[in-house]
Amino acid sequence: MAVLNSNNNGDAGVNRLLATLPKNEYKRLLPKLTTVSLVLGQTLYEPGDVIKHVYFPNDSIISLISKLSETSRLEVGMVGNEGMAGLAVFMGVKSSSTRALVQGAGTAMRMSSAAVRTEANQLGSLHHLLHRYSHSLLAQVSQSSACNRYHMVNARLARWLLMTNDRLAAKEFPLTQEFLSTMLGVRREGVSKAAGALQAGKLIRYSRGVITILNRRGLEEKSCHCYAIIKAETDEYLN
Amino acid sequence: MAVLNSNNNGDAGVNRLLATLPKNEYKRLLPKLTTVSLVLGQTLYEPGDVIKHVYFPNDSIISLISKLSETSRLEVGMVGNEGMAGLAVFMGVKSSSTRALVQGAGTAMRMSSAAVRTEANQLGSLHHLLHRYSHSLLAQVSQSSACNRYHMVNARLARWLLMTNDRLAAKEFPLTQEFLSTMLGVRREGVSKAAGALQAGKLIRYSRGVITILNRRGLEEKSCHCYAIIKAETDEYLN
DNA sequence: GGGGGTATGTGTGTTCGCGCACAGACTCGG
DNA sequence: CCGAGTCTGTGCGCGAACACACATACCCCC
Repeated sequence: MAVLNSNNNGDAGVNRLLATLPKNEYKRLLPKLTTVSLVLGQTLYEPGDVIKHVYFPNDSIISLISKLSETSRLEVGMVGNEGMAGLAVFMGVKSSSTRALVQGAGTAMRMSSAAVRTEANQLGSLHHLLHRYSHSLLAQVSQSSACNRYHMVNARLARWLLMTNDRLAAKEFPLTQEFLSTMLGVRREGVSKAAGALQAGKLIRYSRGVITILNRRGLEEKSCHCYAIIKAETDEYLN
Repeated sequence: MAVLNSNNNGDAGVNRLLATLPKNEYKRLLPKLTTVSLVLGQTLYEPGDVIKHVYFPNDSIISLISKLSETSRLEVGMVGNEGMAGLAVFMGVKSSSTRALVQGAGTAMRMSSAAVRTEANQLGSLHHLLHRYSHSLLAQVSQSSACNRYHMVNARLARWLLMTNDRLAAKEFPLTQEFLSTMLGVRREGVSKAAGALQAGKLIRYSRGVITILNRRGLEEKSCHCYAIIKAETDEYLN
């Protein structure tokens, strides 16, 4: 499969959506963008909150999480340097229906919602790209929805690690099993078992909240095909 | 709960998205709209197909279906008179990532993709409404994603029947268990069991591909809270 | 009005993941 | 260096849904 190459996400550490903008438009936006550091576990907004800023991750990752109850949460989407968190604002809605949680520490470009609304009222490249990104995100959410329904925990864990690795551009990142259990929508014990299987195969190393990817290729084999599908959709929209 | 009223979806049989447009804009669109009949089981487009038309259902329902394999399919979204099928076109993408299947026969307003692209390049009410609808659909897909992961088949079946009832404005509709199994992402036998439970409670009647809702209130009680959440999001965006 | 196709009910054994409980194992600070 | 807190591995019983296999019931059409 074509996507089974090594981790290539273009200029690692630069938001690819912004980087795709034509120079003049990027320059127009620049004064409205601020670089911010996102720390692991930080909540950017909760469902119902008025969204004050949108975020274009550079090397950080933001998880979109749906909550059914205190114990039933599930990551429905992952936003990295290919996209933007806070799409609701672009779509003319004040608040999101999901929680935005920093799942990978790093930097992001931040823009005020007011600025987004101003920009969204101009039919420029940003508008066009955000439109296409919306479609890409919808496709991602749809695919993971079916994936979460049908595929085994092991395969989903592999997929998730690969997706994180793509966006974080690091082979090692902090990540407790408790946290992973929310992402995958399974119990912590289930993660322990699945992670143990991957570790036994020398694909990852796991040590008290720090996970290291040892063998990407191997992970791709254990992962379901959904990884390739989502990656293709994500990479394609920027063209 | 406020949503636990009887089935009210405004003017039943008229697409609410179009109906919300200001008169002058609606008039501008009218020449580009054709009324078409959609028959049960008809596929409007497959993943990868170039989308030729978008559809604004009146009293029909279009299911968005994600396919992982021949046997693993799942409805990820439902489009009725509150929305439009073929959002990808609006978002500047030629093809959808899901299959659009007619799940409830009826009529819809059809518009060519070219016309949508022309309209989408004008920042009018249609543009605004489609933006907001996109958000609503994303919310729906996100919510059902978590719902499908966590909630029991019985509750999900009840939710699905209510959502269908809302859009079809009929208490009786053709629907095989085989079909339902794709919608809910479970086996046919699982549907049989769940439907049996609802039938035993006099909430529905089931007879060889025809299902009748006997007690909406009762269904709402059996359904998970996701129904109310999705309905609220759907109804709200049109304001 | 009988037969074939379709739709539905049911049964058995299996598997995945859950809930709970608890035992290590590592970290970090005093 | 020790203890408290956190993180991870594991075992057991259970329940929901699975896969497969049939039995039945109904419709429609020739």
